[in-house]
Amino acid sequence: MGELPVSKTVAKREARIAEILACAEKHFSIKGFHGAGISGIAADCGISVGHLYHYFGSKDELIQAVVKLEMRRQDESIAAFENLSPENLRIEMAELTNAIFSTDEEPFRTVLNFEILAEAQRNPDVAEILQQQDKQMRLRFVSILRRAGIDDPETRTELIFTIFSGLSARALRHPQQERAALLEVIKDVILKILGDKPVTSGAACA
Amino acid sequence: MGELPVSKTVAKREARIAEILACAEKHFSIKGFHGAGISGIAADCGISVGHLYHYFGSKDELIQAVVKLEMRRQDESIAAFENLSPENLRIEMAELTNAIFSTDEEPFRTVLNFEILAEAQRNPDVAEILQQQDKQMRLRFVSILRRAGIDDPETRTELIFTIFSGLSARALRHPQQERAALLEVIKDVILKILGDKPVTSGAACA
DNA sequence: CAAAATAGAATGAATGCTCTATCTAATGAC
DNA sequence: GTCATTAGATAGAGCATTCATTCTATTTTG
Repeated sequence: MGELPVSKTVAKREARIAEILACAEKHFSIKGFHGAGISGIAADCGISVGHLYHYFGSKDELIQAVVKLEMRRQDESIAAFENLSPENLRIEMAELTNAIFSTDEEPFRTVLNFEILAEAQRNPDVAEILQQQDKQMRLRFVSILRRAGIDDPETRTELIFTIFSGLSARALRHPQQERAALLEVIKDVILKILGDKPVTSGAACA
Repeated sequence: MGELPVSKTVAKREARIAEILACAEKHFSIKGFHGAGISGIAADCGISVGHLYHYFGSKDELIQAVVKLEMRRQDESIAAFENLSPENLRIEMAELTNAIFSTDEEPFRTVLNFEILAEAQRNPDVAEILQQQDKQMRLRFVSILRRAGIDDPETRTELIFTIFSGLSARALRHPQQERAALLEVIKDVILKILGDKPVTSGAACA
């Protein structure tokens, strides 16, 4: 049901590509983009080096594909907030804050994230992917806030993205942090940002 | 004046080490810890490979020394806030926010920062340095806030560190951002966090 | 003279990538 | 339906290069 009539070979090809990407992501996460080698990736997913090069023309191409995959995943985690009532939006955002700060499988906090940010500073192609995908995420989130009737959504989006980015860095730099207390404060901040009052200091406390 | 009577050779040795560290930092920033090679670093600072190994026993040692150097620099940029009057503290903090978000030579935003965060996830020695130095910075900043008579300094320190970390990530992901507007809002947030009111939402607007 | 500083060749492993060869499966002709 | 042709999938050896590291030899300096 709902299956498009893709030829068997095409389907197999796509499955293989997905498999390679998963292996590559794992290796890149563990050893870094430059630390991981093509031969290791190929070996780990049970194919030959030549075969891998049949699907990806260069290591750079593979890196970029993995970056795109990760960024798309982040975008999807934002898309999940579309079509929520303003009330549920606030609840779910608080939930996401929780997830980012406490679990290890959260898209915002993937191991690859800092690797990507570092790589973007020296690889223009990666920077382009990063920035273009961030733009899409921003536009998506802005329109979510706008639909929820929230004022000045651009600034609030930037504020929230800043805090989320910062949280994952803090989790690395201060892992023993007693999280429960800080979490409550951060959630408060997020909810306050999601309020429909202007974000400037005077007005927020008016 | 104030010079300790270090022997000439010791002084020369330290100068050489500093020179190597500067070259290594440059190469690591441009090509990453794993992308940069010992031979390139040695060549760039005009010494032989063997000579470099005379000062640093391994590449890992060199990496850790560079990480320590960068972290110490960040710590110093916080130490600069010690012994300020509460009034000046607020002013200088707003200034720092400005600097982090707009310039490229700001210690918090060094190219190496994300490289270090990525490396810390796979190299326990680097993680240890990162976390230990972060602890020192936290304690320093907490005591600064405490001396300024600010309530619950631990939470406020964590909040501010989170925002600063997030800002440098945002600068990479959204470089075309119109910064002036956001900057004003962020500065307001920082100043509000530095206020002596409790940080919880209800009380802050009481 | 002895100890530290320095150079640079040499080592062996690992790197990204290419090349050729085989094998499998889809397609077309009759 | 059956055989021939072709296109894609796959393997793995091989290439040149670079890597981190070590070794030995030479120069400089205290």
